[in-house]
Amino acid sequence: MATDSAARIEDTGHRLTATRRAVLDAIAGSPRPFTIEELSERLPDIGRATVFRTVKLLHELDIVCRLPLEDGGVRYQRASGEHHHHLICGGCGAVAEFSDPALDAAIERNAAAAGFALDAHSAELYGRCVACRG
Amino acid sequence: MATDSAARIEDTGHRLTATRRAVLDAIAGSPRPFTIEELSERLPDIGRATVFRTVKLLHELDIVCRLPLEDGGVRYQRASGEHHHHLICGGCGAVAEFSDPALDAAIERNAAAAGFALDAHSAELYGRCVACRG
DNA sequence: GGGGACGGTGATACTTAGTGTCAAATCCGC
DNA sequence: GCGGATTTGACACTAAGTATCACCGTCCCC
Repeated sequence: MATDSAARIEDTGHRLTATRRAVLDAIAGSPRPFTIEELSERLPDIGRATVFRTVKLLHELDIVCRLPLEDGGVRYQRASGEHHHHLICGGCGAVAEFSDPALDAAIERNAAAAGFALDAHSAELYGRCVACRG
Repeated sequence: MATDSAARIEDTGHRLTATRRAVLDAIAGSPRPFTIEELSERLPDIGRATVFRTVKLLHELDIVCRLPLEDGGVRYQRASGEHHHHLICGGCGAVAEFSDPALDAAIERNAAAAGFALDAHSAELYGRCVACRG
């Protein structure tokens, strides 16, 4: 997976530097969605701006995905690569991914009905995961 | 509509002050989704913090809705009151609302399949409106 | 192997969106 | 009009992210 990501970086004409490798490793070692601040703390030798830039690059390459939280905050997570949506647990912060052609079809149908040329969409579901329901 | 909003504020136990009325009027006079900064400029006699607080209150009361933009920015808009989703034009910034029981059903089905107790969800569609397609 | 060119990095300052604090002003019921 | 609760404004602060700019490293060409 880190290997795939590394290849992805090089294939898209970017350099695979030691810094970027370190960021990839730190992300690979993150069991939970992380904030830039957390990632930056785990990489004390790498400048904060570089962490931001690198995550931005990884996001553009679909190597990580951005999770907008219900409270307006943002976390990041390794992306599966496939198009998907998120179920975000407000209790423990766990994130489950799912993809559903019916959901995407409904989205496309509504865009078409409004005459919109659809570029992108996002769908986030907020709730409590099995473990956090009481 | 501004009357409804005013009633809503009082009915929920908040005071309908001159300041809040001014904010409601400014929002009612906004043809397009606005940022807090824009709103604040139109209300030079009202403190910035108060504009933030008031919009936050209006958001909690579903009088305005929050529009997360594709670039990570945020705008606000008067809410129709009904549950709905947004089609956001990246060209002119126009926002169309729609609601679709099939879309909501697909969302609920996926949450149930993952064992999630759903609290809320968001779905934003980004593209080009009829006028901006070329 | 030497030297550019260019992409990447770090430090730092800045921006944008939003929150916390606290005293003063305002509002509403009485 | 009075008093207590709410609201407001000013201001300082935080958090997330961007801009700038000098420096570094690596690749490529000679």
